[in-house]
Amino acid sequence: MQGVQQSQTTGKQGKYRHEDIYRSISDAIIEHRLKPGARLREDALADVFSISRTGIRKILQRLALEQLVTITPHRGASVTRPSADDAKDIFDARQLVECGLMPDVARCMRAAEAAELREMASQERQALRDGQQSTAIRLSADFHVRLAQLSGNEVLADFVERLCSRSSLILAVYGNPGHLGCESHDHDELIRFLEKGDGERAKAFMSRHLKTIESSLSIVEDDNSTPDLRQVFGV
Amino acid sequence: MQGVQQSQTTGKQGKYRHEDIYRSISDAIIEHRLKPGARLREDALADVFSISRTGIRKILQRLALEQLVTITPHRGASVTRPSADDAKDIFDARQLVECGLMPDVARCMRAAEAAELREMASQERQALRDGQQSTAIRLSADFHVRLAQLSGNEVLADFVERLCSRSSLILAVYGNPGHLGCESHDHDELIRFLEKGDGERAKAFMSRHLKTIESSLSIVEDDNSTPDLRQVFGV
DNA sequence: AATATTAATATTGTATACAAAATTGCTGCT
DNA sequence: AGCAGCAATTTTGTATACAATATTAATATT
Repeated sequence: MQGVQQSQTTGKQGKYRHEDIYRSISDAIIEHRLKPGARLREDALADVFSISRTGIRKILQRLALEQLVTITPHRGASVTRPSADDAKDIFDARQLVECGLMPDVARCMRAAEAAELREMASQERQALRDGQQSTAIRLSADFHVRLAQLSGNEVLADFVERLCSRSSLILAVYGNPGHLGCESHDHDELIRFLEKGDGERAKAFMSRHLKTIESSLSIVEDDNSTPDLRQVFGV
Repeated sequence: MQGVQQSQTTGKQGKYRHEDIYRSISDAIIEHRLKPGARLREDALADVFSISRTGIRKILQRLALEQLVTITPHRGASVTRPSADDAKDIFDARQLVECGLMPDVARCMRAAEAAELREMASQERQALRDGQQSTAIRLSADFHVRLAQLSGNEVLADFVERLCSRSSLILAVYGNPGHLGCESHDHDELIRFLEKGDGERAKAFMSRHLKTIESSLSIVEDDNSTPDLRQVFGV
């Protein structure tokens, strides 16, 4: 809702509109304001953002390529519901990449960057205190992404961004209420290791951190759209 | 050309057409039949594939998101010319991911998979012997992708696929003629390590393998479109 | 003769209109 | 009353038409 207002009131005509709308939808999904399974009708979206369906389709295509939404032919778009396998693969990927990046980050880390990260961690804690769960979830993802960016490798940073977005979906489906992904406490401790340039310890810490998040999930291979019924009733 | 014929003659109407066309263009880029910098006019492509511009645009969007083509506003699409920084980041990413995957691959490897990989390596050698450079380039990329798939992690396998596609572009820009990316000889030796289940040795070998490819490039930050002139003449 | 301004052309960006497909609700038949 | 077939509605898929913008060429002026 906020995003909508923003892009309508600011008189951005043309070039940046699409990017704004993309962010609005993307944020809504990452912040769990749009939950997995939610349908995203083209007409409705076009209406809300006062844009034609052509533009919305382009944006949905992009979101689909990033696996945040799923497009079923003749059925339309909906927020992706990650499978248990997806969850495992994504967290394994994060283990490999985010941990592997820690030594580089520790090497590139300067005082300014450490301060920036601390500020982010602080905002995250604040959001949690204020009960703004949605915001906290996104800030937590932002922290991990910013960390990856500090490695200096844009390609891997982009990949981590995608993984974090999808992790947010996983949390929405398999997460336990009240128990968010990251303990912001953890983030502060991680910054200390990085600041000291201790890449190896940061790596180990990140590994535990991710394992903690993953093991906090209750991954029960529950609902698939249709083949469900056959299994549920013993037919 | 072949791809075009294929999708025109087979009476695939509707759903699979787009995927076919996507592959045709994608292959043409990866195989260097479309070189970096080549313009991809929407009208021309729509004409060639006898489809409307709408469909072509969708495909170009996708290719742009995968960084195989670059879309400049009001200027259109062209095959991406990776920068030297891109090249570095991509090969660093491959080091991290592909090497990190080797232990998993070694663990999952069965006789059937080893045979399949050997067959691919053999085809690659054959293509090289026959002077079919384009085919060899793609087969080499295919080998690396298949390897990643054997790890069982789809997410990372997809990422490796993207990295390999972009690596092909890098080879087109910075590669020395006659000196292709992978020595197919290398691939066979790698399979042996994997077959023995020696993940660590495979990892080390892959690392050397990728380093060899990267160091075979002549990365000279040559041509940027416009700011060139100022630097060339000592103004 | 050189440059600046303007017009023409080519190409992309956007919206709308039409066609195809699938789901949903209704009606009639058993 | 229940099921099957059919029609109507909803929603996506595709193409075409129009508008905006950038590039190129030509002309006029200094």
